[in-house]
Amino acid sequence: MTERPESRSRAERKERTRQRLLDVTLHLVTERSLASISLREVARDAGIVPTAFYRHFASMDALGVELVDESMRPLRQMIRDARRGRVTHSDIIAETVEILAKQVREHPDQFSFLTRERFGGVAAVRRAIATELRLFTSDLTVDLARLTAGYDWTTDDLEMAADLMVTAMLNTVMDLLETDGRHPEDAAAILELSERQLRLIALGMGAWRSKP
Amino acid sequence: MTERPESRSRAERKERTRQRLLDVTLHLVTERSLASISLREVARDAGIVPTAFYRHFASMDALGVELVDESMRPLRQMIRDARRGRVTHSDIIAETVEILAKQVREHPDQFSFLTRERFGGVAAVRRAIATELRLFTSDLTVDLARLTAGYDWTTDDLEMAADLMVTAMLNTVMDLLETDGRHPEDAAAILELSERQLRLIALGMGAWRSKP
DNA sequence: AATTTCAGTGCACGTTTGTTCACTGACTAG
DNA sequence: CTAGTCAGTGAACAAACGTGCACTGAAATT
Repeated sequence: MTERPESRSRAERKERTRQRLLDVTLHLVTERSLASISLREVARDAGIVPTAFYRHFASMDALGVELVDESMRPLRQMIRDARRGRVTHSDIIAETVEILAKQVREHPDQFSFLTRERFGGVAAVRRAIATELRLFTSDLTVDLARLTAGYDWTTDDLEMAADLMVTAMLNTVMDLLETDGRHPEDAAAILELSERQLRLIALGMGAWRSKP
Repeated sequence: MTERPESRSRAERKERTRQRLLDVTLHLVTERSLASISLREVARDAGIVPTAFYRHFASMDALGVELVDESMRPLRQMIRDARRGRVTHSDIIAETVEILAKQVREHPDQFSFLTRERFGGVAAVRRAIATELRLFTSDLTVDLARLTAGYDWTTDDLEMAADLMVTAMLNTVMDLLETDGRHPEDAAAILELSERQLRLIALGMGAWRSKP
């Protein structure tokens, strides 16, 4: 067992290249859709020969599916952050939007990939994102159930509300990404809009009564 | 002026080919994103040689921008239908969702194009859709203003609510399109979900008070 | 020390791509 | 009747594409 800080084991070097392929693709997807990115282009940017690509993925589509997991991590982290933050309670919404903004600022490529490919060209990727997003919505549903304890909401109605919130927030994400970070005042306006929309939904929930 | 029922004038024949190019592209976009559709493919399906494409559009991107107008027509028609329909008033929401479902059923390709390319790869197309959608939202804002007369909502707040509704409805459209029309019972469930979400927003609006 | 494994190389192939250019011939205008 | 317009043609091109195959050489296994 050689514990050398430089150049490591073979398995590790492979993993490194694999990660480079994912990173490079994620970066390219920022400006063009996955379907229009070629295998050769990705290989070139990752510094390997085109045929070596196949040592890691069977096709670009397969890489895309892997990329979904990769990109969902910040979203999952987000919900964990939102829970961990001791409940300021009176302003969960402001806090949530803040966390969202932070995550988008820190992981623009991941969010760009998710929002762009959600309805994008590659069916397999689209389906993978839909599945992950469903899991995310169902996590949010659990949180909403905690907040509405005592108001006897049905799970179905909670899911409906959670879905609407996720939709609204993903829309916010796309709007944020389109400002390029070049106009920080625009970003502030978008976040303010998002906050009001979530607040509107919350108000609606206060007035809602689930059918028994 | 020869008024022949067959084969018409030159200008008309050109217009016909142009329309065929648009139609063919719209159909191809149903299964793959615009960025991955080639000029040659479109020309082939339209029954002309690749070079003749340039008699109508400077590039595929330019065609895409034109396609936005084409595809917004059903959406505009929708809002007109919603207005024309004498106000059943008590159930505007149910009526709206019904009209939406009808338009999606009748013009799946147009809606597919809009939702897919909204965040898709071609920047020019993305911007064109954003502009048209902003106009659509602003039309809806006017309608909301009429419905909330007396509740002194600010225009800004009305726009916020309209934006949320449009977002929710576009999400519904995408969900509808993903069922392929193969599972009509799924479509019904999606529409029911959409209706509940809009109702939730409406409830929120009832409880909302704009800051002066 | 000898052998196996396998990430990455290099070449080759057949396709498909966008775009150029000179052309043709049916329609239009004078 | 004549001349001009211009939508569509067809050949040609350089470039990029996905993928197959035999290979190399350092690391891992024996």
